Amino acid sequence: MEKEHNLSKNQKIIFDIIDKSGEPMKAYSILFDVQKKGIKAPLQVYRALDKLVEIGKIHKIESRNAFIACQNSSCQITKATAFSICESCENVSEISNSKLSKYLSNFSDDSGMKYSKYNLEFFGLCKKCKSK
Amino acid sequence: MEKEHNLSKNQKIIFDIIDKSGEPMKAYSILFDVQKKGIKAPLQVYRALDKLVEIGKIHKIESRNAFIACQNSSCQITKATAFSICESCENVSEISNSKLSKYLSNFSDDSGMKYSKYNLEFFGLCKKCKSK
DNA sequence: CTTGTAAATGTTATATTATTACATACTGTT
DNA sequence: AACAGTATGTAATAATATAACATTTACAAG
Repeated sequence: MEKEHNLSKNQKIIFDIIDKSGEPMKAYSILFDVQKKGIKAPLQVYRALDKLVEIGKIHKIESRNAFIACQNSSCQITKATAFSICESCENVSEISNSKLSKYLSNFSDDSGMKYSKYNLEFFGLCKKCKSK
Repeated sequence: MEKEHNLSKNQKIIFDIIDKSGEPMKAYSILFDVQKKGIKAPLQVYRALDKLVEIGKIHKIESRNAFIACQNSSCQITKATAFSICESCENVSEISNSKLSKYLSNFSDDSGMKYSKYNLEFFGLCKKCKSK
């Protein structure tokens, strides 16, 4: 069984918007969209985003300062994220490739670091943009 | 032979500061440090940073909005970067592991994406912080 | 049911990170 | 000398994120 997270009001509103959009959203664009629902300040958005990231419902695309809903059904892998990003159309999708995640989760070297988390971003051209 | 990049005045000043520090530096902290050398405005810093990233002399640590000098002697791998980040002391170092870079450079999946670049950040605890 | 505590909210102000727009100067070629 | 490309200088502003403080809600323990 996976843990059920009961989202609070703001968290629900903000998750729904990101989830419906299906693409990475920036904090202030979210803010703009939720103002009609009474969320007026950046901090309200950032607090919800922080929590949603923490529980794995969304991920931050670091190179874009944007947030996308987790596309791995059960979102157990907050600690192991990989994305592919098209540098032309900016389409982003989450990579779920068990070999890749196994490889990276088991990665270790002689540095003495104890790794507990990783984030990987691949860049390139998507199918559509390649053929243009 | 690798290509020699002749850095301009500002690029040299800013690269030297980052290189000497040996750790990730933030843009505005660089700005503060170089003001005695006549670089007064954020844009002057960002322009040099952009160029230095482009030619691979420095890398951006995306999750930290900070810049670190390339630690791979010849800096041929602007397009394949991996870092280890200690979440306790914030020490960052560049990972140069040929198996890892081979594995990731050759990665492909059935999405139709043509990958040309990646950036990987590992998080955890370094040797020192582990034993505290 | 009330008391305590953690989590969530609301609000204002401010800090931090990054870019736009425009004018000028330098560098190396033809 | 003329040109093209790169770099610089300066001011203003945009975009992203957090600090500080007051209040409220959720919910478990007594």
